[in-house]
Amino acid sequence: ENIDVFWNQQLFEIQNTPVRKTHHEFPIARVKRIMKSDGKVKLISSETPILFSKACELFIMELTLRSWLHTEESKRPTLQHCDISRAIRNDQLLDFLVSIANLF
Amino acid sequence: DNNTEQRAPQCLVREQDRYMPIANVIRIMRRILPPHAKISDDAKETMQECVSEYIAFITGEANERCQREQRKTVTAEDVLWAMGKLGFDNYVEPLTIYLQRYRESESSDRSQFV
Amino acid sequence: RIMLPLNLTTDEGPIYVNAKQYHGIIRRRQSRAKAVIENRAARLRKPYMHESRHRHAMRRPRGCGGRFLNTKTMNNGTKGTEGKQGGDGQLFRLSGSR
DNA sequence: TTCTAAGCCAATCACCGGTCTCTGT
DNA sequence: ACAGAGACCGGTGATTGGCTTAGAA
Repeated sequence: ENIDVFWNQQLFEIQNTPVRKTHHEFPIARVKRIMKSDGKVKLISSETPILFSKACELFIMELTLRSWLHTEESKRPTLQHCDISRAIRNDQLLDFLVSIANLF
Repeated sequence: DNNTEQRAPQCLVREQDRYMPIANVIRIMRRILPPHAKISDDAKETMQECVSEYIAFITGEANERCQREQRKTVTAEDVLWAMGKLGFDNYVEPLTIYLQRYRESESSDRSQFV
Repeated sequence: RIMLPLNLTTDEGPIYVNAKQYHGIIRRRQSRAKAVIENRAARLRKPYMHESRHRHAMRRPRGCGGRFLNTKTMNNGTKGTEGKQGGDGQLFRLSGSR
């Protein structure tokens, strides 16, 4: 399946990309603020938001890819909200998003 | 300058505190989409909200493990453990490698400073 | 699959979710409900976040296609007699770049 | 077919990361 | 002794809208 080759590709990229200079796609400070929005969270290790930043890259790419499959199925060139909703309903892994992406 | 930002008193929590920057989100989305692909504005906002929920969801599970073990600091291992428990099995191995490589590069940087 | 407790805020019927995520979903739902009650969380998005950046964008020079243009490459004619031609390299829309 | 909306451009300035001190474990 | 929170500061990339027309409807 497309998703399987995606994960093999990402694993390969992570293993082979030199991590010379620490460049992150997302601001670490904001990842930490979103984590802190849960009032029960007290202290956060410094490398935790860095790990989350990379995890967000993977998550966005996976959800975008799953959504794009439905975009193609509808023969559209524009990925829209309903494609993401279908992707969420399509896999149990994304059940935690049912509350926020309300559409059917 | 700071006063000019107080226009809409509807919400006390600002969008820039609840969501990741939308330009970064769009850049990552385009990374895996074909070059000719388009993205609607509400799809961009929806992806933005999904990422925030992804962080909060996993953080909550990781934090509960910390509370059970009487610890106050949420560590990278807590996050990886939470991902596995919540079913994000595909994320664990790549992110473990990533964390390992990150720690190696950081320790090498510190040993360089002598 | 486990059925979520019926939510009164949504008219949706029973929702079944992944057993691994069930408890976390419940916790998050409570946390979000509490945040909504405390912070009066925004239901609608603002058209823009920063007034200063909005004014900056409104005040910037634009090409005839509505795009922001490079101010360094733009300044050729010192007088305002003809601002359209000459320095403006974005007079027409290029095909295929919507 | 009608007509909504997504891409395109780059300059400011709010925010991010680095550094410091301070506090708790 | 160690590790993270919070305050401060300087550099910088995310934010931002009008027009065209692709494409959703």
